[in-house]
Amino acid sequence: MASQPPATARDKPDATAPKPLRADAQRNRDALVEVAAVAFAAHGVDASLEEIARQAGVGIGTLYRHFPTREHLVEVVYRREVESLCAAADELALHHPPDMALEQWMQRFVDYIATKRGLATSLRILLNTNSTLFSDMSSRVSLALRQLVDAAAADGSIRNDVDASDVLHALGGIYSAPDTDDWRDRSRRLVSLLMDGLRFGAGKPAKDSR
Amino acid sequence: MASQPPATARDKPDATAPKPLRADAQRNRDALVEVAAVAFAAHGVDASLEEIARQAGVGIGTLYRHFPTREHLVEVVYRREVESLCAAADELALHHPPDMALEQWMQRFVDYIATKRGLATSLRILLNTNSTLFSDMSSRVSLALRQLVDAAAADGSIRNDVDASDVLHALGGIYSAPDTDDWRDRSRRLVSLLMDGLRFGAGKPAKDSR
DNA sequence: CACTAAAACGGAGGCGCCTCCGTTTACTAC
DNA sequence: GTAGTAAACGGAGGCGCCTCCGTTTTAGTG
Repeated sequence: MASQPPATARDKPDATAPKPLRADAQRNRDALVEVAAVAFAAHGVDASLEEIARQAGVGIGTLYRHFPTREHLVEVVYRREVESLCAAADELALHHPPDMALEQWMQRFVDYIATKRGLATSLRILLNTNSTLFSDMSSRVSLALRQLVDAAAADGSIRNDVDASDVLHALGGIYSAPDTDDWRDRSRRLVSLLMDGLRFGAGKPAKDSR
Repeated sequence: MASQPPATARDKPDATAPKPLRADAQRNRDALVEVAAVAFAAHGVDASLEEIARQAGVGIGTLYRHFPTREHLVEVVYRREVESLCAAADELALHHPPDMALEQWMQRFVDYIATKRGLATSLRILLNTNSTLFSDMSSRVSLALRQLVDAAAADGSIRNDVDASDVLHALGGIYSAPDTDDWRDRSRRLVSLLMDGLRFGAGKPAKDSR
């Protein structure tokens, strides 16, 4: 995780990015990712790249210079979204009691998966092809989840005999559930149920008295 | 819907094929598959469909009517090739002693895989997506192999304490071996070795005296 | 500032995909 | 044979992909 370049700490200190990148280039790149995120959500991973370039106000050539293949672009967008999902964990932890933070985050997780639902097969292919991507993302997610679970357990608002990985496993069922139209509702109920189970027998009863 | 065809029961009673297909249509379809097989072997599954249509002497529209997507065409070609590979088993069994038939068939299997090597990832995706295709094909192949193995075992030219599925499993290693440039030679040696193992301790010694 | 090299831009062009629909062809019934 | 009709044909057209290269912009340097 060391930041090698003098880097004013504004860049990701990732294994990638030995490139300061010129100002206009950075601007265009950001615009492309932004637009692509919307486009992929709306039209699936097959959204027209030319249309994305157009909406981002750049030429198609620029898009291809930044992202040599469609998959490159998809991957960057995907990483960014997972990142923001995980960042939301910190955010929620700051503004809510631990158990509520956990519950809301899981609901958000459901929403997130919901948008990715249609892309399931495409994403699966991408994740198969690029296995580091998969392990990166899943470890990132489980880290975020673990912090929420541990905090809630420490706080006594959920029981402390469950591991974060168990919770993740429970959520895993959501992803593989069949794609019925009441999928979202059922998933939300599943999360509520899970939280009830987690609160049951906790040191500290839920906010409700007694 | 339409008048049920009087069907002289000549067709496969499969879920597919309720279609007699007009003469010219059949001709064009065959031509397309023929040309496609060559094209896919030469340029991979991304071969130009327009080029295939052109070489088959039909319009691009005709190609798309017969095969709505590229995958349809690939699948048909793939099925046909596996079929012919398996048919070769019967052929070999008729003209060679059982152990030689088995050995030659396995060598042929290696050759076949070799041509599919470059397509590995594309094919893997296709087989993942279409799981019936996979099970159809692998059961077809293992049936052909089983007949050869059983015949050779019955004949006494190979030992009779091995199961066809063991042999298939051994061949499986070929498919997953890394793609070095001496791949083919190593695979052929592997088959020879395997045959030696199979002949060892057989009831009837190899043609060589003793 | 003025100048310059390097970096980035962007869109035209060539190709492939796929749809749509007017034309042609093979079968059937007289 | 002839006529009728559903099936099949085939290619033009519209769109997206991606490359290539002349033009523009940026970030240094004196």
